[in-house]
Amino acid sequence: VVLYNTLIHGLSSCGRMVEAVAVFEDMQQNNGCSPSIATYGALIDGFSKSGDLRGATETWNKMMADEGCVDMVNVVVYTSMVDVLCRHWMFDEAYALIERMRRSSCHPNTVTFNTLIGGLAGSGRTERARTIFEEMGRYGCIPNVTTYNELLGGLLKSEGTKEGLEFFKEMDSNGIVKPDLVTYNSVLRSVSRSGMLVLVLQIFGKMVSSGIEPDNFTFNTVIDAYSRQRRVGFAIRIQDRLSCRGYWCPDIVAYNSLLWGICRWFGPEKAGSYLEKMMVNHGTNP
RNA sequence: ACAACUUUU
Repeated sequence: VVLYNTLIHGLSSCGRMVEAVAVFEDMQQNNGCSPSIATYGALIDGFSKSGDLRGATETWNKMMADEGCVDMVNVVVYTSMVDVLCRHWMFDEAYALIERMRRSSCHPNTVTFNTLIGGLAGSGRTERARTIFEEMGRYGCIPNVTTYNELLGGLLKSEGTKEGLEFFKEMDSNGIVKPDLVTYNSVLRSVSRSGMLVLVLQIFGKMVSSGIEPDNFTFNTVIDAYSRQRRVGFAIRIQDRLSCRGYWCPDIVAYNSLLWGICRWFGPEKAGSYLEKMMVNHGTNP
């Protein structure tokens, strides 16, 4: 069963739901295996990630009709259902489901709330996200760094860099959660998109001195932000310096951003010759 | 270490 679950999870998480369902059928019909709660969990999550509300709901119903699993239904599966609903912006339904969890003695946890808050914040509903954020404590759920990162991301995207930076300062000084790599990456994204180069460097410095190692997301984020503006030349210089010193090996995402920028600001001709150079110099597969 | 949450093209 574990083997089947692993297989289903693998297919589900790259969107191959038709095959995942085929394996699900096969395990029962040809090998007499009974799905476990993790089997249903993997399937529901797969449907959720591919935006298939019906598929997720049907799987949920199958699970509820499965003698061996009804009583095993747990917070993980509920959270996946909350996730599907959020992806369809059915936030009232998601909230109702959390209420139902509480009543059915399957208590929501921090991840459950994070799923809802992430959905709200990611769709511009920052006010509502904050309300839930304040409410989760009453359910005995303590916000963690992910919760804060979700709110921060929402603020940066829908309320603007300034609002977001204020939240970041609060987060940094109140000592409840410590800003992490994702926190800094989000902030750097907004700040470099606003073109505030000095601030980018300051924040980057703060990040490094807090002992956080920048990763590909960090560099790609900044490179992309500057490629979108007229600053592609600048983006290329950053890339060159970092890779010459061996700090970073640019990946395919970075090259995509640079190419987009060169194409947009200097025309396809230039982009073509850059593409050739990049293949020779770095052995990257476009 | 069989399933759920946040950052880049």
